[in-house]
Amino acid sequence: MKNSTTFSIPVLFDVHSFQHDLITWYSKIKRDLPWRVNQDPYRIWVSEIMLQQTQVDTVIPYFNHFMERYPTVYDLAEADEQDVLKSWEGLGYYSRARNLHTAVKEVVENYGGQVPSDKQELKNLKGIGPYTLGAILSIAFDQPEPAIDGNVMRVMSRVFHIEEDIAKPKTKKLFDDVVREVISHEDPSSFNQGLMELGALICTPQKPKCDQCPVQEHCLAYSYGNQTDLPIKSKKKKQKQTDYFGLILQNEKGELYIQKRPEDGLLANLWEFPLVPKSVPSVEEWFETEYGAQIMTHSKGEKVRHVFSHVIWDIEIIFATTESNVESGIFVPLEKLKEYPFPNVQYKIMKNLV
DNA sequence: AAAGCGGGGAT
DNA sequence: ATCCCAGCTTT
Repeated sequence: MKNSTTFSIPVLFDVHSFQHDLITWYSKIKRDLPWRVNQDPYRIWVSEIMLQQTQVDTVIPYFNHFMERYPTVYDLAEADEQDVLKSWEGLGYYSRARNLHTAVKEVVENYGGQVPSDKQELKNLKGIGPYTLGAILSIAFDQPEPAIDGNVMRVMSRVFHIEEDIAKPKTKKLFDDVVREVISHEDPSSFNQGLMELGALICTPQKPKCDQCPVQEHCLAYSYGNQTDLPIKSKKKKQKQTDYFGLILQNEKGELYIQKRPEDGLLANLWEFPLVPKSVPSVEEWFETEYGAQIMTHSKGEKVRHVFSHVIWDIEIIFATTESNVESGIFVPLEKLKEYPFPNVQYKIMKNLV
């Protein structure tokens, strides 16, 4: 096994001073966040999953509610997936919740309910990738492992003037090498969290507050004056757009038809009002072909736009009634809708209900 | 290596 | 509008 490194820190870089300046700053200004009250690995774990691609202020209420409902791994392991998804409702990236649930059940079954502190065991748990692995090992178990996220890549690209494209998977290895060379072995938790806090509060994507930066004297990009040109990141392509009818279908009792989405793919295992591609010639005929039931459409509602990171849905509400049962889903009264987990796009559709 | 996977906040 | 956010899994 070859042990090649892709990066060496500059000879004149004072590692110890950098660590000290960063950690001292972090210990002084760190925010009082609910997952920072102790080192419970389960709490750290849940917080790190929720924080993936999600901002701190968004996560806080979800985290508090989640820990109240599932205080320990045993509580979460025993829960129904639909209840876990309900707790995640509106947070997005729902596979995070399903993978966390799977992994916690595994911890209860295979590790006696103790979150493993072993790198390999932890890495094998569903939903724990390179970042979350490092975050849990360093924050919960004080191990000097890198936790490379978007903040850390931005900060490090500026401090060391790295011009590699951070959108490329290959570049992750470079930043892993960088952090391994400079991470504090005395306090890896504060070091990693300090880097992220720095990226969130000072070393921001636009208009970084370099005049307030605790590591300004260590920053190569600042000395060159081109910190706002870093990091280099290639653009992603824009979303594909699709037109749908959002079908609000009632039976003779006035109950509403909803169905559970497939267990794979977008919004997996969440519930929905049927979405009918607008390309079909007739909604009634399409529904009879797909669902084997006759419906009667009678009016249209407002138009809804929902933007995902990779697709855009434009949905025009259409109201319909049926005298048949529809086997692929269920009819529920209005007041029971809230018992099911729906994605936000479906809440936009529900605004058309009286 | 690239694509799929949500939703919200900042500018 | 565009970018970004305490990324991971699948292909």
